[in-house]
Amino acid sequence: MNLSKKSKEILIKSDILNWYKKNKRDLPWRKASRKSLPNPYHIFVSEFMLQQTTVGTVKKRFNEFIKKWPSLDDLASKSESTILNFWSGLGYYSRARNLLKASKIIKKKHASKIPDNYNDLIILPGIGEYTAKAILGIAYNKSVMPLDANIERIFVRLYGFKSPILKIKSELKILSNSYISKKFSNQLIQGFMDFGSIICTPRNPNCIDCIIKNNCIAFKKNLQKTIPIKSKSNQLKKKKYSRAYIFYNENNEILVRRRSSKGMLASMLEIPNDRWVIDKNKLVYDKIVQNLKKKIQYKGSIEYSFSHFDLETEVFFANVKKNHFLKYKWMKKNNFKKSGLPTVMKKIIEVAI
DNA sequence: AAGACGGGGTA
DNA sequence: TACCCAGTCTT
Repeated sequence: MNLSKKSKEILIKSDILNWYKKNKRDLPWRKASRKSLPNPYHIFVSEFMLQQTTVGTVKKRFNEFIKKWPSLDDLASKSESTILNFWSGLGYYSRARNLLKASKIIKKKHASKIPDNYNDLIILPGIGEYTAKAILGIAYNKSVMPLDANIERIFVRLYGFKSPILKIKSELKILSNSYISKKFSNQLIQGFMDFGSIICTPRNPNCIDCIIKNNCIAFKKNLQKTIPIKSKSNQLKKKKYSRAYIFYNENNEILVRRRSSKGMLASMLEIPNDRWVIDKNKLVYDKIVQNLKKKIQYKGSIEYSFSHFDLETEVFFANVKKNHFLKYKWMKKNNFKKSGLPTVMKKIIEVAI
């Protein structure tokens, strides 16, 4: 039977809403605070954390975050290094810096209330179209449809689009607008997200339990495993090289310093290391090594994988006197695991000690 | 339009 | 190991 376009949309919306009532995930930022809607500050924080990061990873870190900074004012009064230190292990550190900047703007310009309109949200640092709509829809039940990876995947399968998602963003956006709920936006958005996460999964979707498969072109053509189409990623991952130096003082402390505010791991603490280079033969000793070249002792090397290149680092170690490095910060050896160092730096320390 | 930007989870 | 994730910003 051929359903008209309109009734297909209506059926799917109502199916997802019903499915959501029985199957919604219990997530910490969803706790209702006002009339079945969540705390907007919680949604604001969770949406920053969830950018390119899985729900499972965010769950624990979100609770820690809210415990430390329960309100927007608590957050807005903190320093960038405090937030970056917390963000260790989550990656994409510009999110942390933007989250703090945005909170300061909201405190100043919006009396500490998370904005409930698109124009005020979209100008905030770190908030793009997706996050603005997610906050509007989830925290304020506004009629919008944000397009995240889950919802995009559901739509390309429902409509059997045989192009990489990147190529058809504008079509998906138009399509998603016909799936906006007037009254139950909050539930429909999160319903799609949960459905994508539990049933319409990236690999091996659970079509057996899918309650909208009769309206799914990918399912009918048995293309659910090939849609979404992957864009060709035949280019080799770049490789870069570095050397890192563990300077260890008489108080069992390790020397650390802050990175520049631009580029990889911006403004994060680091173990001293040489500038990362493509050509291993072009490595240049960092200034801090200077006259210690004879003292440093090779401890091993690590291979660390970032999203767009791999980094091979040889790790060296030297015992030093604390008062020879007056300008630098030190970290107790036993504290490094809980510290705000990026993960790659923690791996470097593990090789040396 | 394409690349930069982390790190943990999963099959 | 390769791929994926409640994306955004810069070039």
